[in-house]
Amino acid sequence: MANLEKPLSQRKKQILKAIIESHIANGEPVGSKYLMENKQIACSSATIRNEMAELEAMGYLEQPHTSAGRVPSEAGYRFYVDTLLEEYAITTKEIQEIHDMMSAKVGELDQILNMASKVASSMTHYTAIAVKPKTDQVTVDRFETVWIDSRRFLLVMVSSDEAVHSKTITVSADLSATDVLQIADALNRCVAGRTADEITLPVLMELESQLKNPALMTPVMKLVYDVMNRYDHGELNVTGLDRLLEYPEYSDVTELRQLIGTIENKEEIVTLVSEAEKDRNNVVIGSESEVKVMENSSLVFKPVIKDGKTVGAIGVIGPLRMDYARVLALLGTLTGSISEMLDGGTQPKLPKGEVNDDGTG
Amino acid sequence: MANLEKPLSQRKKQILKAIIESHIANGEPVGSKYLMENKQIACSSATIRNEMAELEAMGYLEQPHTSAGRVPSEAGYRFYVDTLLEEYAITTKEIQEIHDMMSAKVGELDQILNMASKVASSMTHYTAIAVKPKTDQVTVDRFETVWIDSRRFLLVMVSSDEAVHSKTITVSADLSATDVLQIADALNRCVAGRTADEITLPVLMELESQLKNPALMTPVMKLVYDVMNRYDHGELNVTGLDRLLEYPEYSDVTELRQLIGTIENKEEIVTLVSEAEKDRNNVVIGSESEVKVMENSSLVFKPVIKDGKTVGAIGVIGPLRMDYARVLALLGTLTGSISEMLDGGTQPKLPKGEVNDDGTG
DNA sequence: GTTTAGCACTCTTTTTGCCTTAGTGCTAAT
DNA sequence: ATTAGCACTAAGGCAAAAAGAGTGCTAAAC
Repeated sequence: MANLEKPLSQRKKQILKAIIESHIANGEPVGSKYLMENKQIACSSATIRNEMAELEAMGYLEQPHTSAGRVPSEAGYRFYVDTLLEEYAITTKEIQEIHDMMSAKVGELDQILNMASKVASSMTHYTAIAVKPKTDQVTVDRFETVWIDSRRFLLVMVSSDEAVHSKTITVSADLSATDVLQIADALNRCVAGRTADEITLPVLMELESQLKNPALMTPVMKLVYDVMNRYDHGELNVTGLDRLLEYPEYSDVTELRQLIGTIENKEEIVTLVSEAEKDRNNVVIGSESEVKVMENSSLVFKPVIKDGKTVGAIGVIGPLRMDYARVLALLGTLTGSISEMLDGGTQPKLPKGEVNDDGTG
Repeated sequence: MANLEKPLSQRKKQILKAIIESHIANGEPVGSKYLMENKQIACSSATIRNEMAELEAMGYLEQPHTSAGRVPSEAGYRFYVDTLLEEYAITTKEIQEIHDMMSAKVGELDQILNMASKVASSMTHYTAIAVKPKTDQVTVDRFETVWIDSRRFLLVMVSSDEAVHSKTITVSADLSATDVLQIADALNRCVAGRTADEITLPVLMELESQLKNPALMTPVMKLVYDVMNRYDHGELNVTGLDRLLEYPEYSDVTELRQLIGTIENKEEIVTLVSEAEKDRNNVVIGSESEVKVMENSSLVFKPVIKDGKTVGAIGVIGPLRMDYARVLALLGTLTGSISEMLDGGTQPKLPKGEVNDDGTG
């Protein structure tokens, strides 16, 4: 079990790499004879066996039972991803495919992300996810209101991260158009520019005194809090869940159930992705994550950056023997292509102007 | 196979009902002896066998193989649902449970529906869905604009179904606050009150002539079309997908894959539900639906009515041997409870006012 | 000292045959 | 019209046997 971080000989690396790649391709334990014959390793099967025994002692390989070939351990995959993996040379055809599918959807960020997840799933043959991460605390810098009818008005909030949020508020009291303007005034005076923490009781009392109709306090403030605190407490869109069933590792029903459960539940995965650093390749192998249920699965994802900020992520969930190289490459170009679409504020594709969703500026 | 619509004798009905209910409970083919012993049928197993043979000839039963018991056919389930089924007496405890879980979420329609789907799934032990049906074509009755910054403004649309939609529009040109007001003016003059079909080339030309900056035409009109045509082209939220795996009928991987695929794909199911009549109990048994892949599953759903209009639906997907009686009863009280919450426009729970999502006012 | 050939060993998987079981259909008696 | 009785059928379970795959180890070769 203990992996003492000894540097591996060149041949050990070669063998480990060959084993992992075979196993990724076939899903079956790989044996010494197979390696010798199919993987051009320049020594006999006996030598390979010796090397494998050592690799197993180091914790990189496992043996399902005495007379089976070897299977990579989590540590093995980790080592592979960190040091052995050769960059997958993405084909121009694949690039073309990505661009074709993506350019169809020049629209809201949500739509782009969901489309990207579709692309990711169909190109990698794994289940894909689009994540809108939890966002940090923001302030609302400007409030506007639009009168709708005597019972409803629209509250528009431009927040410090340049997002625009708007929500309809329904009240039981009668509202005039001027009432509604006055509400915006009061909010701009008392609340604008503050973080949630800075909205203390005195601030609220001041606000209440400025409102002609204090009955509005509750719904309005609820909304403001929502926007500032965790309006975006993350979203997760799943595509190609059925693809899990392509892999025999998910033929165990109870395990599959649990995994589908966690994916559907969203919370844990959103947290995991939200807490990731934005410039790394994020590869979570099995029990490396605290998400218990993912013990036999890997999650690979890549943030989508806009103007230097993480605005989303695209990821792929599959068995431990995921084709990391290809997935990483595809996610790379995919997120790159999205960032390109997003950056600069104006997209090159639409000549004149374009449309964004609420709150995604 | 041929079911000649002969009226069934009382005893045949009794036997058919007993078979179906046993099969729903156990999932196994049921035999004559079992029926006699456990279901209080006042005749010998031989007689039951004779009756079963006839019921099979009529198409209500099937036999997996020569020496197995009988299993209900789709026609059998249909007959059961239409004429045999006794109303399930929902317990006060269940009613309590529903109300408890639902009252936690007095909020937007979307949230209510999704919560309801959670409740439905957890109480029935089947996969549940919340559907927002496709809506008919609407007109936009009023436009408002809010200036955000030199490159963005918010377009607010109040549509004929009283929903409020708002979207940020980003443009490459510089915008002043007055530009933005002028856009609203132009839209109100040319487009307000028309259906999508009525927006013809002359109307568009008129609009363009009124816009100070014709570059805005494309994004603005795209948005307007979206709202009017199929902004709501239906939504489907799934809960408890993992519950499918509780039932042995889904242990066939390829079938399960297909079903999960269709559920995830949403389109077909949304259409199916959207086209349903609003006052019937909607029970789709296996291949009754045109959705190929649902051949071995049933879908039971019930619309959610607000002010006489269908605003959503809650449904349950499971194996053919679904506990129809209980599911129907639970969906009934569930949707009833939602309609109650929604009706009247203002919810009694919030004393002062409340918040609605965009477009669901 | 490393590599390799060879072989015994281990464990899994597949095959085979046999027996048991569940439930039927039919016939003849009630 | 009902029922008892019985022969018949197909599936499922079990155990022994056979086949297969791959290892670890030893002893020889480089």
